[in-house]
Amino acid sequence: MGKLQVLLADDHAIVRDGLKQILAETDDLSVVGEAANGIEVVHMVRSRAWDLLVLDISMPGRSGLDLIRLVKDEQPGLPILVLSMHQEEQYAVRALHAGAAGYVTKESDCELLLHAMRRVAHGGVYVSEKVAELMARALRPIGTVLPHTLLSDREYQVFGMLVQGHGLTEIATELSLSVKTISTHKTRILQKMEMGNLSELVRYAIAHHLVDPGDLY
Amino acid sequence: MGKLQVLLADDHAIVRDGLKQILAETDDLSVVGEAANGIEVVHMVRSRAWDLLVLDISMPGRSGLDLIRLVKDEQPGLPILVLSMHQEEQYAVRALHAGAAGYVTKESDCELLLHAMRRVAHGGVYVSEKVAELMARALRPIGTVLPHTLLSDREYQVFGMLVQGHGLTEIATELSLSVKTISTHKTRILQKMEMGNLSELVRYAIAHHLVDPGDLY
DNA sequence: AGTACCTGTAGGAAATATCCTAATGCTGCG
DNA sequence: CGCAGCATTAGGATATTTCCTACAGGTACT
Repeated sequence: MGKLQVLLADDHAIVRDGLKQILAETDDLSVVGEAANGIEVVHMVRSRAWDLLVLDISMPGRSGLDLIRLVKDEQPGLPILVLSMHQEEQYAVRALHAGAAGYVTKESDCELLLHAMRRVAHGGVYVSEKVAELMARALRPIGTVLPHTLLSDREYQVFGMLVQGHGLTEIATELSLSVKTISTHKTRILQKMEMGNLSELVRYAIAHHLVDPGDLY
Repeated sequence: MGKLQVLLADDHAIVRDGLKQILAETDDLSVVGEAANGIEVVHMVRSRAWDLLVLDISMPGRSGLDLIRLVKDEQPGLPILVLSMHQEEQYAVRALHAGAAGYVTKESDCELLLHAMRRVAHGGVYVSEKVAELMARALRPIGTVLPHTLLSDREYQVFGMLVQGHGLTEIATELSLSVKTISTHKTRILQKMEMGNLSELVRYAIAHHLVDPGDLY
């Protein structure tokens, strides 16, 4: 009777099936609905009341983080536990910021998962120690200021050239500056944008239409 | 006890647990061993005889494709079913080429998975229609060859790591190779893809959904 | 059975980029 | 005014990456 009504959202049917089996063994949790993509999640969330949403943020379609925000927007009271295959805890912090109440990777064993589910379903929060540490460090409102607006003029200029594919030496020549200078700018850019490498910078630039994706076909 | 002895290799404990539950419900399949990484797979394969190896090729460490070859090298008779989370069917073709007897994505439902497992375990081959179609197309290149399909396995692997933002030294360490080797691969990748820098590579990868654009907000 | 090409692997030398540090000038604020 | 803080600029020492070259094993075509 008092079973918690769980909505399971994961694009991997096998993972869903497996989880259903696992939850079927418990006496307090029951999978009442499933969703294989973001659109279904939204539908299901609207269709009835749930005690818990277990969400795989690597689902196709819209960004998983957007989805969290969307769901939270509609049902602020619905607890969300993120189940991710990314070991990169980078996502954890972002997910929690976006409104999730817990974050578990698929590397975890199912004991841990069940523990996290119960906790989150009862209004609690679940984060692993590793993630907690990361949060403490990265506590910053993301949705408010877009990082690239923090760049100074020079930095923004260099940023643009970098994501376009120019090397430091090239940029230095172009701007009649020392390579060291450009390197310093690059370091500051990465720092301000909280990124670690050029690849992320390029992806960011594309996501924000700051660079022509090019006709690479 | 004619149950088929299955070795389950997947780095996600939750996925393994789920699959075990599912197989426990059948009367002809039983999970007798598990492996969470490539090294364990090799150990387990050597330790005893198996009827089937279910392998997640996105496992960390050695390339999944290499692992297939390695296992096939030791136990040519052991059927391998690849269970992948990559929707990119790029891997399917490569996996089958490397010696796998079947390829199932985690998007499949468990009926399909069981069917594939039985088939492969009994010496058969399983490919989904989608994969079959891709194979047909891959075998018969029609004028429009996407440049990244020209990459060798190793090159493709390095390509993936590069666009994900890993540096050469990092990749070299990860793969236990010389940095020079990785550098050579990178040079060849850029050459084959007719590109001049990492930025273009990243843009290409995003355009072709070969990399997670990431939730960079 | 030969040869030509591709793949995977590196070494040494050279180019490029980073790390740490710091000087200069500018701007805003008490 | 004076100082704190950011922007812009580099130097020296280091680290990383590239360039050019090479060699061995495989495949494929002749």
